[in-house]
Amino acid sequence: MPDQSPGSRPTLEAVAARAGVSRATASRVVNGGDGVRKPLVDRVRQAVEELQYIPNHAARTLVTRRTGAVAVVIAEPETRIFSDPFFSRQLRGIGKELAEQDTQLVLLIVEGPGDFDRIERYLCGGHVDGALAFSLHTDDPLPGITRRAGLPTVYGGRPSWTTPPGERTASYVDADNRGGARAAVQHLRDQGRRRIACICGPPDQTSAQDRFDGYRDIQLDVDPTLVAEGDFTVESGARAMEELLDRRPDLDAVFAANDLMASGALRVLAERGIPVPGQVAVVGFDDMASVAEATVPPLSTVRQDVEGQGRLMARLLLRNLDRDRARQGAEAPDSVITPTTLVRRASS
Amino acid sequence: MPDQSPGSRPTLEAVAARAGVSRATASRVVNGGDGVRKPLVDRVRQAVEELQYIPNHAARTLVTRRTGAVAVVIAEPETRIFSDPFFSRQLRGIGKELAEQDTQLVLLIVEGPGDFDRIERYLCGGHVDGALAFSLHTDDPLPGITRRAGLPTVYGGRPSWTTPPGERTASYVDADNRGGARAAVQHLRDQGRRRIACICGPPDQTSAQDRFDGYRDIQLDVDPTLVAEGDFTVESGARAMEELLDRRPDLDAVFAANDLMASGALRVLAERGIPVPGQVAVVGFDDMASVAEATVPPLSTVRQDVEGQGRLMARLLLRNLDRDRARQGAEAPDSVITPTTLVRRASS
DNA sequence: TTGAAAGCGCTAACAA
DNA sequence: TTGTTAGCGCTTTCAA
Repeated sequence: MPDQSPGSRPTLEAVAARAGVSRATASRVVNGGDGVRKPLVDRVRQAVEELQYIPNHAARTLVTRRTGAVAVVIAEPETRIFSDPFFSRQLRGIGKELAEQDTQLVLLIVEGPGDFDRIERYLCGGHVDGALAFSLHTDDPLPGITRRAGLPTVYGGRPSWTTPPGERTASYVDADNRGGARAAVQHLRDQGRRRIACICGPPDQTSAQDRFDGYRDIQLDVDPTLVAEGDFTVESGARAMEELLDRRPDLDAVFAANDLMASGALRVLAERGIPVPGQVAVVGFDDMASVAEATVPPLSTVRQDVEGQGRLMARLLLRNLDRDRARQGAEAPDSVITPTTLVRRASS
Repeated sequence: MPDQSPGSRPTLEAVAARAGVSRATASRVVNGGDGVRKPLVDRVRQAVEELQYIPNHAARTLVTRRTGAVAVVIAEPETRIFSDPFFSRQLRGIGKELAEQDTQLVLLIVEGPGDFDRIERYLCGGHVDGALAFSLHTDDPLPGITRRAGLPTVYGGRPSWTTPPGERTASYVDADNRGGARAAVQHLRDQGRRRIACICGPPDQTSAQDRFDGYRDIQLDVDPTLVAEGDFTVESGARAMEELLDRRPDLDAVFAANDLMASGALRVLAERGIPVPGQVAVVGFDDMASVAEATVPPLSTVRQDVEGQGRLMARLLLRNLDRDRARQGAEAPDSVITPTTLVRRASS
């Protein structure tokens, strides 16, 4: 197979010539072949094969106004997202789904506030047909950007901002954080635990809010001395555990809003010689394999299907795109909550 | 600021009209303004501002034959890459560098052998100017694909295939795996350890090869009973540790080719009640924070600057692109080896 | 069912 | 220094 030195790729013109048809017919065949007679279809197909023809993307986009690509915007400069595999798995789910739909994935990483200009330029430049985004804070400029760019957008995780009146609410995919937390705490109660502490995540993240709500659903009147706040890191979990033990040496269980904090908590419990689950039972959230299976003892936790969430985000977006294209009215964009399951290991 | 409903974006034509110049002049200003008199430049700039003009990417690509985007190909379907943060960090470095150079990042995830067709179509379709790729196996089809597509490529990690004669060797960025391993093992020797075991990675990965070579550089005649093989997972590290202890209960140190395997080893040592580092010292590789800092005791390890490697990959590629554009002869593409540092924690 | 022709929005010779 | 003009490769009316 000869190399195609760049710039010398065959064009549709060449295919048409070789097949002895017009460029228009060649184009029709390349795009499905509807309304072209069989023998011509075959001739064109063969020419495509022989010439190793591949359509030029830019030319096609220029006329169709479709790019066949969507942007994935990662707006979480904190290292958290890069030190847990959460992000990678979600991205992978997105990638799979998009690949199956022959759509490309353009990754935009926001490193700082100054980056939003670049992002906006890009998103408005007609590079992509839609956007997927994550973990937004209340005052995040991204929703405004995608709106101005006129790009359909699906969010990963329940957005924390409130939709401006008259605007369609954002569609999103999220795990059933509240239900998962409920299951975790209920499980602790079923073990007979009654002084169940909670190590919460940062209150500006909806996942942390929802998980705390789940805790409160079961632990009806929450004793504030049994609640401490972390920021989803191992260290913060350790600090929170220390606080809690100092305040309530009698606590008999801990629900941590993620596995990293749970592992920090386990470390402190071990340092203080408190048996787990003998004296204190611990449950985390996420089922981050590298953490939950590596702790001593292995961590009970709430599993969510992160990859599936990614797939759903992509699927939702592509469906919205199709709908827009078909010019059907802008129905309320829907969101999806994915189920969680409790995984019992030795820590509870 | 009014929404730009899609499809109604102002064109260069509109800018030119508003500024009272020709389209060519408007284009010149948009592309830097060289050779245009100041007053005209200002008028055009103002028109751009007022109209919120953003160049159409497809049109520009069609004529310049440059896309301003590079592909990042992840060809590691194994979950490993998604369960360690390595990949994310490298990607982040790449993202930063590309963003600074106003170049877009298109992520191509290879999920299975069937995906290569899609990848090849994409890479040949003129969507990107170059490619970055990782972790290739000897018979990986990717090098062939990028060659056929005529795309400059930079690899992350030393490629394991041999360059066909007459072809330029692949350029790559890799950590000093061998030197890092040497430092780790030397450090163990400096502690007076003499029966130093090695838990190697999978022999088909060059990083594993190089790290084992580093071990052998120090541990001159390797005793095969002190060597076990893992596959970079926690479980494999645990299994390897068990083998080693069964064979050589007298071993006094372990060098594991990555932190995950080291953490598996630590677990087994703990289970058997063997004090670390009292009886056996352990050193890992990678300094994967979520692992090395979370183990009991915290893990000594070899740190590499993963994000920096990502940056370098991008920089190397962009430099190659510029060089190609300037039509300077194809000099031998160069590669970069980044330094490693030993991080001492409590396990050694 | 097929082909001729008109652009999509932009850049880059070439002329003026 | 500026404008005119000819495409880049493709899709898509519109006629035939």
